[in-house]
Amino acid sequence: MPGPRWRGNFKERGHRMTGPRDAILDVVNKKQGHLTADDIFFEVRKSYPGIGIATIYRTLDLFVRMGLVNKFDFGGGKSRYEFTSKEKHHHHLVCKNCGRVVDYDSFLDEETELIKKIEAELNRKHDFKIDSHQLDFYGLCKSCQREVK
Amino acid sequence: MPGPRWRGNFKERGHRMTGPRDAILDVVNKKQGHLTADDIFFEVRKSYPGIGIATIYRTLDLFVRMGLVNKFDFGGGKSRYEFTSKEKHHHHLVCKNCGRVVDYDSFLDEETELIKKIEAELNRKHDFKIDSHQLDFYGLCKSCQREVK
DNA sequence: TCCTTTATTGATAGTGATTCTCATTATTAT
DNA sequence: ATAATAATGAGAATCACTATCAATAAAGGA
Ligand SMILES: [Mn+2]
Ligand SMILES: [Mn+2]
Ligand SMILES: [Zn+2]
Ligand SMILES: [Zn+2]
Repeated sequence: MPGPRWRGNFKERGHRMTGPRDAILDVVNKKQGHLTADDIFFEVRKSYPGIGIATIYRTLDLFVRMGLVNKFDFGGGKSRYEFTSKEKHHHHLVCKNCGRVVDYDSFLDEETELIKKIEAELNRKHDFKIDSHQLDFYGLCKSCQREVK
Repeated sequence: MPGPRWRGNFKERGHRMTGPRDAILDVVNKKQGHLTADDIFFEVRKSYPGIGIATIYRTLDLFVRMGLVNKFDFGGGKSRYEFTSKEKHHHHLVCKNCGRVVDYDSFLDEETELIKKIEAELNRKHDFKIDSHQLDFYGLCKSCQREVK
């Protein structure tokens, strides 16, 4: 029997399923979160010691193109990767001091409705073909609120 | 009579108004858009030839802290700076292919209302003190829609 | 205006994340 | 198994941005 559907359709898309790709996919699947390339590098080395950092970047880029992983940039100079779960669409809350990232999914129905309207309007007015959006909130997390006066 | 209010209150905040700062402020004010540090560097050199790139970065950082300029990261590896106009709050539409950035301000009332609700909820639920948000749409601009099939 | 204090600047070296190059290796189809 | 070639790892190269530091120039007072 074939692997789970979420493992992607490599063959069908002309890609080979290799050891490094399998190991990286495992890591982003198990370690939920908003991982940096380095986080993933160090974790993958446990199960695939010889892997190189270039392979991490190349593979993450491939996964993003395949829709298996989402890439984010919350500032701070490092890209962050998150497994594209089958779960709820969500957005992010970023602490400007410590970089902590929290998922949230409040008011999704209202948001979805508004987003849909905006997308239609932007499509019409600016002739843009929109395929994604990102709504982030920035501020200070609980512990950073005291530290930073 | 003192300079326009938008030039900021340097003295009051303990900063000196200098030639480089004046030249940079002029550029970000006149050349509206979403400029990179390099865009600004090359433009400022016309009126202030001896300026160094480090001063561009330092000054933009100061302007951001003073609220005169907003700093964005739309991906692509370069920060983008936009003069904080007194005009409407707006968000961005980014072409994933050519990097073009378009301002939009549709459905602002509805958006503001929703954002306010979300902020209150996030504040309550996650104990975050939110001070800004960013809503970006990503897609393909008109001309890039054909190029990239 | 001249002087003193010290914030600011420019040149340049340094940093850190990401990408590129290329010889070697591993997959896939036959 | 073999051939064709996609993928990998090591390390060099990029590139945006930051840190360092001696020289310069605002600001305020005499
Ligand atoms: Mn998330
Ligand atoms: Mn804008
Ligand atoms: Zn924090
Ligand atoms: Zn475009």
